[in-house]
Amino acid sequence: MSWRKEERRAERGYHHGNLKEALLQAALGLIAEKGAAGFTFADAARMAGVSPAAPYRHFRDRDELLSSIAQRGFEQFEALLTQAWDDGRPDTVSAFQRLGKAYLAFARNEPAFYSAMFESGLPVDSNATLLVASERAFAIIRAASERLAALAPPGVPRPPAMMMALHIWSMSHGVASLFGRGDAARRKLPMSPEDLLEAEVLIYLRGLGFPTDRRPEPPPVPPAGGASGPWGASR
Amino acid sequence: MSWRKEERRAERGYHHGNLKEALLQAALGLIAEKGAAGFTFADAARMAGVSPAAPYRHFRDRDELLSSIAQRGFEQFEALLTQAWDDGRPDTVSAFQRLGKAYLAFARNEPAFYSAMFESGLPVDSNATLLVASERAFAIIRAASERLAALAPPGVPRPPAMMMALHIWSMSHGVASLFGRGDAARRKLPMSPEDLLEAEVLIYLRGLGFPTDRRPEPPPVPPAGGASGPWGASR
DNA sequence: TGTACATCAGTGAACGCGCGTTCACTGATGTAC
DNA sequence: TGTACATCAGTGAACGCGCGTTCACTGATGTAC
Repeated sequence: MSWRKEERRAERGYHHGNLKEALLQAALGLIAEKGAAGFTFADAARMAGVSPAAPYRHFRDRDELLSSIAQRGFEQFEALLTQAWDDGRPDTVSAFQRLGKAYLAFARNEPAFYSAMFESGLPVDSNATLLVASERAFAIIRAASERLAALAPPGVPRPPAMMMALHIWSMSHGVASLFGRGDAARRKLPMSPEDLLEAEVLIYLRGLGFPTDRRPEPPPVPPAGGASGPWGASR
Repeated sequence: MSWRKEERRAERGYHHGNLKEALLQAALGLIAEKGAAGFTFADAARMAGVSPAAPYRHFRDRDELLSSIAQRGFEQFEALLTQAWDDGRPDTVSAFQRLGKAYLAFARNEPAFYSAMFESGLPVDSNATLLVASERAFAIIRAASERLAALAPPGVPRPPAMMMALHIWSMSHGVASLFGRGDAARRKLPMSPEDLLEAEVLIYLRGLGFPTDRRPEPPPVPPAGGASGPWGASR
């Protein structure tokens, strides 16, 4: 492939033109291949067809590149979740399920972003803008939970939306990181991660007293009358 | 600390006596400190006070050491879960909750093992005995789910135990890996990971139609009569 | 009980390697006049 | 429209470092007789 490098070099001339972007893409590829741990500043440079010193014009060090990726990942993640949620259309519960599917789809289709975001070991609060990006993504789940909580049937205590959101997030993340990645040597499952998560969320919602009748199924569970939530009084 | 090394060396003489064990312990310490990715064969040797060539008497390479750790981790994990489950005493639901707590306790108290087991990126099926150890640990959750499923109240369809087990596992793993680790820079929570997971599991179980009345609370939710489970027919 | 010898666990020096980082440099680009 | 100059992005050579791995070796231990 060295001709490739030459060709690139020839094509682009002395200046790369868009090295920052190229480095991000290269790193993304490398992370997807070898995991967030096994990617190297020098490797990224090599892949972008540029000398090992060049990246220093754009990133202070490896960590800054990595957290740029994580940040961009959170932004794309947020966009995807926003789109999936679609402001709760056509109905809150099914939009909620789409959210879960979108979560898994992201983990599956963008394993490199997902690693950088959740498994790279970089401290979330090292970088303020990274933290913000991460919070904005979570805010979508939070907002969806809020909307869903507000729909609690009469007689059912309204669950704290924050807690719901954390529950949904942990289910999604759990399924995604245990079963939802492309990498060959994964645990075998009797069903797809998507179905697994969908069932999990539906059972959970039913446990909160929500009717989960949009599924092609027999009569919905009648809301449990008057019992308070299992985490204590609602607020 | 070089006197320490000398002292050790003086104490033990030419032969270490228990180097294999010492290397495992050293690696465990290093992983806890810097994560599974940032631990080094040479580092482990140094920490055990031994030349960098010595570890090769006991492990083919870094990966073999790492997977030994993962294996041992799964064994301890299994032991802990078995103890927590305590064969379903005093009652199935509370034993089930203890299982969840034990899961989190393990992730919190043994972050190095947990990393090696779930985040080290070593293919689960690379090593047959590792795979077995991992499956034996999961089998505890599976067995507990089986027992719980068998207790489904009359009129409630019996949920597939395998699916239940996978759901519980994903919740536990999700909470543990998002919120349950010691490492300083973690996300802030309005409640403890333990409480978060406990509530999550309880709501889930209620969603399956189980009474969750062992909590200090008002009247239990009456089992939802006759509705089939949200994942379709029971089997 | 003592001696000879085989086996084993750890030594220490050496190697090649790739990484991160620095440095003075140079080619390209844009802008002021 | 052309020229001089400042700025900028990338070069390539060099460095020190620590890692993984190998090798012939040697000190310690155990065992046969």
